[in-house]
Amino acid sequence: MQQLDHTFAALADPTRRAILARLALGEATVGELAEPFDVSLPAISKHLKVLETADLIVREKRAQQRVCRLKPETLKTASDWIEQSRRLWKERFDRLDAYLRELQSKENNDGNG
Amino acid sequence: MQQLDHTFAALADPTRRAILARLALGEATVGELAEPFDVSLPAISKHLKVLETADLIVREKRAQQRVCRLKPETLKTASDWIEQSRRLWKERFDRLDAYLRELQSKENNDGNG
DNA sequence: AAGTTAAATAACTAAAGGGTTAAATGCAAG
DNA sequence: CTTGCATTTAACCCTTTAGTTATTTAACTT
Repeated sequence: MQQLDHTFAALADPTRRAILARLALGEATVGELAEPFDVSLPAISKHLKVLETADLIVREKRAQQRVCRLKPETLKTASDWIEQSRRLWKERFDRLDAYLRELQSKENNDGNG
Repeated sequence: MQQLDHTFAALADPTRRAILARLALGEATVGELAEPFDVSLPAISKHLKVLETADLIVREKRAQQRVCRLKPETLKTASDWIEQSRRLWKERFDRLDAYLRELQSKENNDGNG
């Protein structure tokens, strides 16, 4: 899924994750988002474009400002992908575990002691 | 967290996600992992190094092969980061919702009808 | 209309990422 | 001890990315 490429790539940058963490607390303008960072405003603008392309945020005009908001659905898609892998792994692990226990109990009944 | 940089960057590539999905079903050698893909073996080897650096897999020597295994704990760290953002957003949204409902009911009691 | 503020775009640079082929390593087996 | 197999490393190419400064766009303010 190409959507996931964009989502995870966007999440791979610490500045962008910090922006998302800030937006999780509520909407903010570009200027407000840029304030804590020691980079130029165009740099932040680029990060926001990456986040927007990844569908992680939306930007809305309000007077001469742009207000940014989180899009949690896309975060969910990413999280779901990860959880799916973890689930498969867990299932496989549980099966292996059950199999090993079965072997063990058979050995105990085969007069191995 | 720099760990998350590596984790999400590793997850941003479709080939690497496919490798992880394969490994979620059980361990595999480099050759087995490479087989479904239309790229050279060194390319796969690089992808595996990225996954290993990100702590998403471990590689273990077995005769002249390298067996790869998923490390689900790291997947969990990534998933947790995402879920934390979603949780904050949801809480904030619920608060906002409650506030709007309260406003609404006050209006109704102020002889607005 | 002119000025001011908020943000985006342009043009550029340096570093990183993903791919390639060719050569090197590590181990097993004849 | 040499041949073969599985994998990694080296050296390279090309594209993308993250940052910069300078310029432009858009909308409010006077």
